[in-house]
Amino acid sequence: MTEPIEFKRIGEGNLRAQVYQQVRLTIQRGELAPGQKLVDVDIAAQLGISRMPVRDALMQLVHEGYLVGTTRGFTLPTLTATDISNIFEVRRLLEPRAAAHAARTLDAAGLKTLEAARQEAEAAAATGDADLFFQANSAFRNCWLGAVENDRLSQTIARFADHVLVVRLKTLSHQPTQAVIVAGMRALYEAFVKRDAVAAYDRMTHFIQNAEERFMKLSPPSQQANDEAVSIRRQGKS
Amino acid sequence: MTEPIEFKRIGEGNLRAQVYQQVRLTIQRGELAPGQKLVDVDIAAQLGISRMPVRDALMQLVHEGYLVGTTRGFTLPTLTATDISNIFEVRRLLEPRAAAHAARTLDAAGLKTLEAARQEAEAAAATGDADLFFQANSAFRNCWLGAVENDRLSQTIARFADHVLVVRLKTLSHQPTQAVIVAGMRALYEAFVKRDAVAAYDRMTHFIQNAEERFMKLSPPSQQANDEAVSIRRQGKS
DNA sequence: GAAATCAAAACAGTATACATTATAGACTTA
DNA sequence: TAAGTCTATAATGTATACTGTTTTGATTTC
Repeated sequence: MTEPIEFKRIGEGNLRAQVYQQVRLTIQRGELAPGQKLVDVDIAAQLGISRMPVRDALMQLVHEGYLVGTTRGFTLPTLTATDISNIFEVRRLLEPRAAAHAARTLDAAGLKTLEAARQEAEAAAATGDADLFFQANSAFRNCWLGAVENDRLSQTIARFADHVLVVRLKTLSHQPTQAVIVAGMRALYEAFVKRDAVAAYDRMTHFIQNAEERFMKLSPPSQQANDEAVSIRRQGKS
Repeated sequence: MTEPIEFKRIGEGNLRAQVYQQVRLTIQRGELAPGQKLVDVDIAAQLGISRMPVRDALMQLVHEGYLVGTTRGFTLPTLTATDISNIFEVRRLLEPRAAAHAARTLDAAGLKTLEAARQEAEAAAATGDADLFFQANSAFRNCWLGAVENDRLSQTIARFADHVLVVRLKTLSHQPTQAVIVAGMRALYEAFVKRDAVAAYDRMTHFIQNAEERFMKLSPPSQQANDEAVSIRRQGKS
């Protein structure tokens, strides 16, 4: 039931940072099955390094909410409906403001990147390429988020968005949802081009509300029963 | 220039958690001098344990922004004026909403605790007891924050508030500032008692704006020049 | 006396070995 | 057959040792 993920050392810096990057990317790309467990010693063996850097990286991901540590390996957290709505609440509070910032600070190069990502998403939605759509979506968000000059704001947003994104991966391949997202990206992009901070604020608000509604509509209401049992152990208040 | 901090093992759970708690409390209480460095091996020796749990705890604190890791031990981060204003921006976005939540969910016991903390702060301000004032302040905040049902929201707030609190420690002993804070606590408390979410929202907004203004007014504008040099190395985007 | 180079110490990073714990699965018993 | 207990094992937690790098300080030379 586990196994076939291949890790390789990427990026720069010390081993911990390399492993961290690699594992986080794997999670973000949805390549980690829900029940799958990550074991430090296995990954270490695969990379030809010792446990400690791997363990450090995994524990960092736990602290950031990307993983939960159990006594039996690290796995993806199983978010309850409440968790999801909590995360969306924080996003509703932060992202409109951040978008307004981006509307002021995005430069020509950034706008070009955004437009490219937007078109790519549109094309992916037309051809039904879920992976490409997902990638374009991430590129779009990373671009405008990178223009936000308040690092703590943008990093907090990125983290929370990642947390729900992992769960939303399947809903993103839903065709009507893709259409809604593409429309939202277009509206946002227009606000950015016009450097209209107010419009960016409003449209981001709308965008997130849409995302949450779509998610709640598509997500199986069955989950909630056994949610508590499965989930969080070592994730405690720390 | 370093040394005299005494650590002892507290709390429960594994060694890492115990060390984490202890060090974080030390930081939160302002018992760590700005230039002081924390070295894993020293703390480990003092506690009679090995480096690794201590190292884990310190790195967790780095990830959470409480410390920065340099090549020469862990120290407090030196926040620039921009950092401070970035943190306050996030707090302005989150805390009013959280206060509104608390106005709905605080129970009688919570209100009692709040009132006690408020009176304690008032007494401390009157007698000029800075430590007691600081404690009462923390108790007040922890209480209403604990009533917020969105854990991710309250934890994010707590973390950012802690970050600036470390820097604000000195401004909190400023008499006029204490008066402003006491007034703000009273206003907030009244909104909580009336279970008036809107009033809580507005008053928290006002409270934070006041706090930021007070800080900017009292903080030395000299710092900004050499800020970049001193600060963040290993704190990178990770 | 000042500047530059070199050496030693201090500390983080990494590796390996040992201890502890919780879970899964088997085995026993009712 | 089902329920409970016990044991073996898998995985984390902790300890110790070693490596590499950076900083500081001392010594030498100009």
